[in-house]
Amino acid sequence: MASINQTLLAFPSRQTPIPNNNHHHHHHHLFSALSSATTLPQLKQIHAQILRTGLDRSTSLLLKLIISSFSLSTSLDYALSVFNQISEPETRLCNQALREFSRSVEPEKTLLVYEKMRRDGVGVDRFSFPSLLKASARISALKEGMEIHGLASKMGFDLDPFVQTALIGVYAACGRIFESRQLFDKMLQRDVVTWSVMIDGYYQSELYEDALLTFEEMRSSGVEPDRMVLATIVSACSRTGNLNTGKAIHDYIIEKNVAMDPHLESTLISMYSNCGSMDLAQHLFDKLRPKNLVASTSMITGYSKLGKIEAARRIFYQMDEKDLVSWSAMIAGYAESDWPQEALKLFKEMQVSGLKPDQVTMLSVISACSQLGALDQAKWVHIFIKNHGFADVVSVNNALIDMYAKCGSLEEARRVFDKMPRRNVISWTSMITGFAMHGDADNALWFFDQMKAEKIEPNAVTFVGVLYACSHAGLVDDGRRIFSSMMNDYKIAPKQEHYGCMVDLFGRANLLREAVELIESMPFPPNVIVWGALLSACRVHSEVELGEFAAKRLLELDPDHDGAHVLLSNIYAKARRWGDVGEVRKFMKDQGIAKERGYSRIELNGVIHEFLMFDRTHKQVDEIYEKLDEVVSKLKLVGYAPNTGSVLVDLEEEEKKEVVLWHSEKLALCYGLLNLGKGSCIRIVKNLRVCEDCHTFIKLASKVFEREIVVRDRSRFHHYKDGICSCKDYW
DNA sequence: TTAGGGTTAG
Repeated sequence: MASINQTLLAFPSRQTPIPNNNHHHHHHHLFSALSSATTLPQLKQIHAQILRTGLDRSTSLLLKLIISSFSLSTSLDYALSVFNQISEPETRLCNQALREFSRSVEPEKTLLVYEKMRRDGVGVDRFSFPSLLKASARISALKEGMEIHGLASKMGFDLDPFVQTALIGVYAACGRIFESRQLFDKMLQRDVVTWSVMIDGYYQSELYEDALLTFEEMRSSGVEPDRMVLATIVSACSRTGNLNTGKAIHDYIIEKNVAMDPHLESTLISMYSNCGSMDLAQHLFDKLRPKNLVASTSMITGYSKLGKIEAARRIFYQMDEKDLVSWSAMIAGYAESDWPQEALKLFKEMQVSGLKPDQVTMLSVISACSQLGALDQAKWVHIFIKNHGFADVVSVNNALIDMYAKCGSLEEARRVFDKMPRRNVISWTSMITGFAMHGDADNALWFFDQMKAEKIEPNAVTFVGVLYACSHAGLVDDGRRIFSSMMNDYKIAPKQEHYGCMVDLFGRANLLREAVELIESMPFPPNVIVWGALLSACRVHSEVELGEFAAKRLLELDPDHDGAHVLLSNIYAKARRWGDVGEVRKFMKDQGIAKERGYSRIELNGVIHEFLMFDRTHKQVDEIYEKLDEVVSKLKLVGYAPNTGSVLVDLEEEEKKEVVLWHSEKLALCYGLLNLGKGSCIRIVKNLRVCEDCHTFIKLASKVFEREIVVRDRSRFHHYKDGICSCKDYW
C-alpha cells in the first residue's frame, strides 16, 4: 500500500511543468548532480556552481551538499567548512546538521556546529538537544554533556522525554551510571527506547546483572521488548556465560515471533559460541543467510576454544570475505590450540592477502612464537613489530618479554623490559616468571623487590612467579617468607597454583612432611597441580608409599593423566620393583592410556626441524645417526652409561638402551652439533620432561663438545654448560 | 519524519 500511495503522490508533481525559471532549473539540476556525485572533487565542482548561480541561500541544497560530503569523504572537514560558510543559518538547518554530525564517524564536530550557531546568534530549540547530547555521549564528554544538560534545564526542556532519554545515554557513556538511573527513575513515562538506553548503559558499564534485572523490570512494567533491546540482553548473557537465560530469551523470541534481523541472529550465534554450545550455534549459523563476518568469526572462536580447530578452519575457509578480525580469530585459534606453526603460517598468508595486522593480531602471533620457542622466528616477529609501529604498546612489550623468555633468551627479554617507557604489573611479572623458568632466583627476587620499591603492587600471578623461582632454586626460607607475606601483607588468598609451588618447594628440599601438612591445611580440595608436585617430589626422593598415595589421588581426579602413570612407574623402577612397573605398564595398555609421544624441535636459520623418537624421516638421517654413534662413544669415555629407568615399553634391557639413545632430544642435539657453528648455543624445545638419561647425556655433551646447550622442557629451562645444568639436577 | 536505542566478532 505504502509504495502505491507514494507513486500516486509523486505522479502529479512529475506532471507539473518545469518552471521557466533559471533558479529553479539550476536548483533541480544541481540537486540531482549532488545525488550522483561519487568523488570529493566532483562535489567541490558542484559547490562552486552553487556559489556561481547564487543558490547558496538554498537550505535544501546546502544540506544536501553537507550530507553528500559525509558519504564521499573520510574526513568531515569539508562538510563542516560548507556549513561554516552559511551565514546565520536557520535553526532548522542547524538541527539537521547537528543530527548528521552526531551520527557520523566524527561526532566531535557536532560541537563545532554548535559553536558556529552561538557565534552567529542562532537559537537552539528542543530538537537541538538530543543530537548535542548524543554527540557528547559518543565522545564521552561529561563536561560538555553537563553544560548542555544545564542549558536544557534552563530552557525548560529537561522534562522532554527525548531530551531525558538522551541524557541517560550521556551519563551512562561517561561512566556515571548512577546518575543515569536517577534520571531514569524520575521519568514519568518510559517506552521501549528509554528502557533500551538504560539497559544498554548497564551493558556498556559491564554491569550485566543490572542489565538483566532492568530487563525484567521492563517486562513487569508491561513494555514489550523489541529486537534491539533483546540483542543487548542476549549480549549480556554472552558476556556472563549465562547460557540458561540466553536460551530463555531465544525461546521468547521464537514464542513471540519477534522478527529477527542479521544483527540479532549474529548476537544469538555469538552467545551460544561464547557459552560453548556449538551445536546450537551451528544450527542457527546454518540457517543464517547470507553469512556475515560477525557470525562467522564467532563460530571460529567458539570452535577454537573447544579445541575443535578443524571445524574452525572449515568455517574460516568457507568465508567469501574475510577481514582483520576474522584472520586474527583464526590465528588466535591456532595459537591457543597448540598449533603455533600454523598460526605463523596464517599470519604470513594474511600479509600476502594485503591486510594490515593490528595489536590484537600481534599478541596472538607473539603468543604463537612463545609456544614454539624458536628464537629466530621470535626475532623476526620483533623486527616486524618495530617496523609496524607496535613497539610502544605496553601489552605488546609484555608479550615480547614472555616470548623471549620462553624462547630461551633472558637477555633479549631484559632488553625489551629496559627499553619500555612505561611498565605495569604484568611487565614485572613477566620478567620474574621468565627468571623463574630459567632457575635464576636471584634476579627474580631482585626484580620482585625492585617492583615493590617502585610502588607497583604485585598480584596473585606475580606471586606464582616468585614462588616458582624459589622452588626451582631451592630457596625454602625465602619461599616460606614470601608465601606468608602474600597472605598477610597483600591479602591475597593462595590458589591451587600457589600451593603447588609450595609443595614443590618443600618437596625439592626433602621436607615431604611439611608438604603433606600444607596440603592437609588447604581450605579447598587439592587439584592435579598439587598432587602432581607431591608425586614429582616422591620420584626424586624415592618415596614409594607417599608417591603411590599422591598418584592415587591424582588419578582419582584425572584417570587418563599419562604423566601420573609415568611418574609412578619411574618411582617403582628406581626402587627396582619391576613387578609394579609391569603392573602400571599393563594397566596403561589395558586402559588405552598412551604416554604422549615425545618430540624435540631445533631451529636452524629460521627453519624448524622436529624430531620424534626413533625418527628416521629427516633428510640428513644417516649423518645424524652416525653423529649419535660418535657422541655416544665419546661420552662413554667420560663415564656415560645409558639409564633405562624411564623406558616404559616392554623390551629386553639391551633394546631399552637403544630406545633411550633414540630419544628425540638426543637426535636434535646431534643435528645441532652437526650444523651449528662451534661458538653458537644449541637450543632445543621438548614437549615432555627431559628424562634422566637425556639430562646426564646432555650435561656430559656440553663438557665434551664445549657447547652451551639450552633445553626447554614441559616445565622449565635447563642451561647446560661445562657439564653442569642450571636446574642442579632437580626438575 | 526536525529529536531518543543495537559497535553483535578477534
